[in-house]
Amino acid sequence: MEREPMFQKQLTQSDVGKLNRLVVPKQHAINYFPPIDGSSGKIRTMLLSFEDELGKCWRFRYSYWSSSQSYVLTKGWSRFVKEKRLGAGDFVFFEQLREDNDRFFIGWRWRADTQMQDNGVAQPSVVVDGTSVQSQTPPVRESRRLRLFGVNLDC
Amino acid sequence: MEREPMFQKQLTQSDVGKLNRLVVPKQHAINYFPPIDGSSGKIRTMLLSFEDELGKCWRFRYSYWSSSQSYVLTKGWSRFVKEKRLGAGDFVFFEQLREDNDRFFIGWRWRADTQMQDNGVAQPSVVVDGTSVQSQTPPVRESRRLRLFGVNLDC
DNA sequence: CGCCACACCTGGGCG
DNA sequence: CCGCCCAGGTGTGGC
Repeated sequence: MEREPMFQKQLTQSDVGKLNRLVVPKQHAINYFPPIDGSSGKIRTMLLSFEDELGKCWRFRYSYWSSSQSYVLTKGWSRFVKEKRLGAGDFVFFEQLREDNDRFFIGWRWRADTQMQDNGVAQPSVVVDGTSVQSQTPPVRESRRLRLFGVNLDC
Repeated sequence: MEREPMFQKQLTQSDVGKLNRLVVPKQHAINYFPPIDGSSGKIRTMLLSFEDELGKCWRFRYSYWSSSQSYVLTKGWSRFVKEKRLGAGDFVFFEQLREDNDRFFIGWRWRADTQMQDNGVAQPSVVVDGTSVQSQTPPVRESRRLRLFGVNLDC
């Protein structure tokens, strides 16, 4: 049951904004995710399942966009961003079981300069956004420094 | 092989800016372009081909945007604007063959106050733009006062 | 009707 | 300098 890192990505503003999609760097997508392509395979989209640190199962639509020749996670991604309260500069990690490369896990961490508030809720010290943004208090959520991957038989 | 004018439009800043689209005045679109609509027809978008003064073929995506109830040329339009170095206030002309109304031509001219520079490159006397714009020397390009429509069998 | 999912599109930047 | 990524957009449709 040993996990093997696949890749990580530092999230851009677009990855966490209204576009509701994560751009998966091309080589990582090709190397680690099931093959979808416009040239060889017929399948341009599929559903991928990932277990998070709580054992919760996240299903993301994984697509190849031929117009921009890019690989993206779309449906379900925005809910993950919202629940984990991820912002630009934060990181997501993708791992798989060494002996079963069809079982995926997803992890994350806030970027280094994220500060804790008195109420134990993380508050980014700098809000990265193109437009003017009021510093808003995020909704209360459990904050744990250790995020362990769990097990979810439904995933 | 006689050409028949369809309509012309003086370009707005939005027509030549980052929106990458030309708004086609509704009555002109209905009168001259193939029918696309949201109410009656099913087809909301199509590809239109136009030959320019050099015989070069330009393919534009022609769409009806129900949200704004407007007819627009989108994909490919920005490349035309850039190559012809069109700006706000310049004009584009749309023509068709009198005996073959499926064959379209596109022409253009700079607005009257466009000045020539020593190097023969046109330089608009006034740069119209919403944001601050430095007066930049445009790339060298052939400047011809007469723009004749050509023929392109691939169009 | 508002939000979001989806399939497009383009320019900038970098190797 | 050119081709490829990909960050950042768009309108449309579904719910």
